[in-house]
Amino acid sequence: MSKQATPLLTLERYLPYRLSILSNKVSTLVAQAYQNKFALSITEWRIMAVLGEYPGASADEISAKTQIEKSLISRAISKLLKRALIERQIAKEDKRRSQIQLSKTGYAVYEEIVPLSYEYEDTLLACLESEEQEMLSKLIDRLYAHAEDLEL
Amino acid sequence: MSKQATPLLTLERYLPYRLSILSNKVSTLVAQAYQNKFALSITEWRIMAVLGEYPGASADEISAKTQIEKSLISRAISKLLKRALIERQIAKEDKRRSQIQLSKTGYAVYEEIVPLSYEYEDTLLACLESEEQEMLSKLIDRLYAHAEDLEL
DNA sequence: CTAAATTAGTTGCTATTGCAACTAATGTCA
DNA sequence: TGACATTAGTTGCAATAGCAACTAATTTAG
Repeated sequence: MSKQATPLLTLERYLPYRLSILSNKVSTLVAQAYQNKFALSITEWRIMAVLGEYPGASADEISAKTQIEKSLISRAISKLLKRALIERQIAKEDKRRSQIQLSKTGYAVYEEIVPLSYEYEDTLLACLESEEQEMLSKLIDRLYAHAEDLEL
Repeated sequence: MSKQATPLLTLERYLPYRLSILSNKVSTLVAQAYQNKFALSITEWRIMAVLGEYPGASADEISAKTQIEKSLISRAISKLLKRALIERQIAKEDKRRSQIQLSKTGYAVYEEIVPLSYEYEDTLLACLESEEQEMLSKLIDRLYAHAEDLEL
């Protein structure tokens, strides 16, 4: 007569769960900061961040870089255009593709946010030694690469 | 004349961003698995997971344990009741509070999912050595504890 | 060269989220 | 005791997400 062990799952120790609540917490914190100070959503800010690095990027390129659905990108771009934080023209070589850059105002905002973002990152990571930060960074990269070609 | 460095933010190297896309990837993977095999959302499964550990928990307690908004909990509970995976009665000492347990069917499903969940976790973490897994776990805990009492 | 397939971007629709208002029950304190 | 505050849970509503259909432009193959 074998004793059947009761299967049990402790959510607090389950990694996918903990990863999700940590990420959620961090996102909410950062989102509130951007929202309060610049009236920008995370999506909007990420678009601007990509454009700071890659001026002239297309909506599709932005979608690829940010990993945000192209419909969300499209709507966020509309908002940013209305607020004149970005500018857009159609590419001459391919009239489907758009070329987007930060406007002058947009770039000014960008320049203001970038150092603040680094500050937030530092504040978040302040609880870890610098070797631990690097370790975390590497573990995240490896996990992500692994998760990408996975099916459950 | 000091040269002004151009501020730049590389999204791919920004921790809050990477954390969020990793978590998103993992959640999506796991969610699809539960959805395909048991027609359960992550929220629904988490509720059942809490009830497996704490039979008789109230909606509020479930909300606290899962960190899921109480309105979402309320709606998910309705669905689980309709599918008869859980049972609910009102507490005698406090008629506002409900006491919820897995039904017999619910418990059977629970027993089926728990080992599968551990399997998923193992699969996800297969790319890390066991010391690395522990390291990751500790780093996540510390980061979360730190983020909890933070304002940006 | 032209029909079919692909690609960029927009829009429509539905489901999910999350805040806030609300109801009912309980607790507090003068 | 009785007004006021608090708590558990539900529901309404507005914002967001994400899939899929659609238009227009371009590419590919026969």
